[in-house]
Amino acid sequence: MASSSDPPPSSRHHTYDRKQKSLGLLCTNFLSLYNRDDVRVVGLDDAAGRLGVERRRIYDIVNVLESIGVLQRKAKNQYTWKGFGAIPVALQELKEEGLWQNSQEGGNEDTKVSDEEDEDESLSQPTGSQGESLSQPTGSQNDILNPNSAFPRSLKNDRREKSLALLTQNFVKLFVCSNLEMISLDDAARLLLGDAYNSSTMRTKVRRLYDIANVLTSMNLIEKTHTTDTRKPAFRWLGLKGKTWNEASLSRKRAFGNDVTNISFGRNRTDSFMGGDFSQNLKKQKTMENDSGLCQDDKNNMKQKQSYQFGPFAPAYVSKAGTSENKVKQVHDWESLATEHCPQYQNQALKELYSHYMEAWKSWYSEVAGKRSTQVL
DNA sequence: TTTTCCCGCCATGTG
DNA sequence: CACATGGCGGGAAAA
Repeated sequence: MASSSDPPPSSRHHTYDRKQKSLGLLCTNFLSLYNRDDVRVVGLDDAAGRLGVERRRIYDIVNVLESIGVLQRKAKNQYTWKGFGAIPVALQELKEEGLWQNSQEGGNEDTKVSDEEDEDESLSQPTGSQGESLSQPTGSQNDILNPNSAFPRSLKNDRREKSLALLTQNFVKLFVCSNLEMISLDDAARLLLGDAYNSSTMRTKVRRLYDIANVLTSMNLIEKTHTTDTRKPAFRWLGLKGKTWNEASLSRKRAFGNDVTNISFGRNRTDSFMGGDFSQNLKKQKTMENDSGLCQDDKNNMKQKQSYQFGPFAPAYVSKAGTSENKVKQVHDWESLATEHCPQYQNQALKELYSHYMEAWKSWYSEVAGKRSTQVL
């Protein structure tokens, strides 16, 4: 349990560095620790122990990671490691779910929709390939923006509504479903609250968003910046459009002051959130507009360092280089994984998306591995 | 000062 | 009941 350095409140030296305790760093370490080809399950106790943090913090991380598809609760104190490969699918689902919800939006919806969580029968399969239950396109935790609450909710649902997990998903939907690509946590909170944002509720919500933003940032799904003109801090969605997957994590070049690639979006007034123009088309297979001028250079950049060399860590299902036949197999792994995760999306679009994404993750990971010397053992 | 956001109390859920 | 989860907000370290 307790060992190594601790924060003795009144210690001579030992500059208690708050940054070393950030959720973001913890998340990075967490990922480094479990992103191995031989990891299938993650025990919370184990994680807390290995990472040297309190249980409470593990819950925070695990909750948001699960929202992104990286983990999935399997049993008490135990999660299944799904890996980065599950992210694209998870995001796609969030997008569809979000778009659908938008289309439902009207004067007063509420009505609590349906609900009842999906039974999710425990199809406990020994080891090996597990079944997964992503078949149902809809019907999972929904009810999202604008809770418009005021009634004594299920009480049970109420808790769920305020969970970090749901908040994470809604936060992500904000990016994935709208044409917004940058937003301040302040606005996000206001938006997600939908109603009276008492300075009190607001504060709490923002605190939570900071937590979420920190772990999403550590995964490079978002990035912190400022609004084009104003100096207002905000977060930009990096997500699927592999923007600066390599550069972003480096961020050691701090000499320049104008590296801010090109913020293509001229107007990013954080006013017209919803109600803007949503391509209300659930199930459209038009991938997210790619190359719009953002990442063209990066592609080159990425290409030239094609020789990734995973350090101590390597994406799951990508065995450390070795036999040559292994190599051939690797190439197809992500593919089979994709279909395995979501058989309903076997279209070319998703495939490419997936492929591109995995490449991004690979390079990103080698970056992180080399940069931070995860002090985990 | 304001912005970030860590810490851990303690309500709630589960077995 | 004990133990697992995880809201929630005080308040202190960074801008």
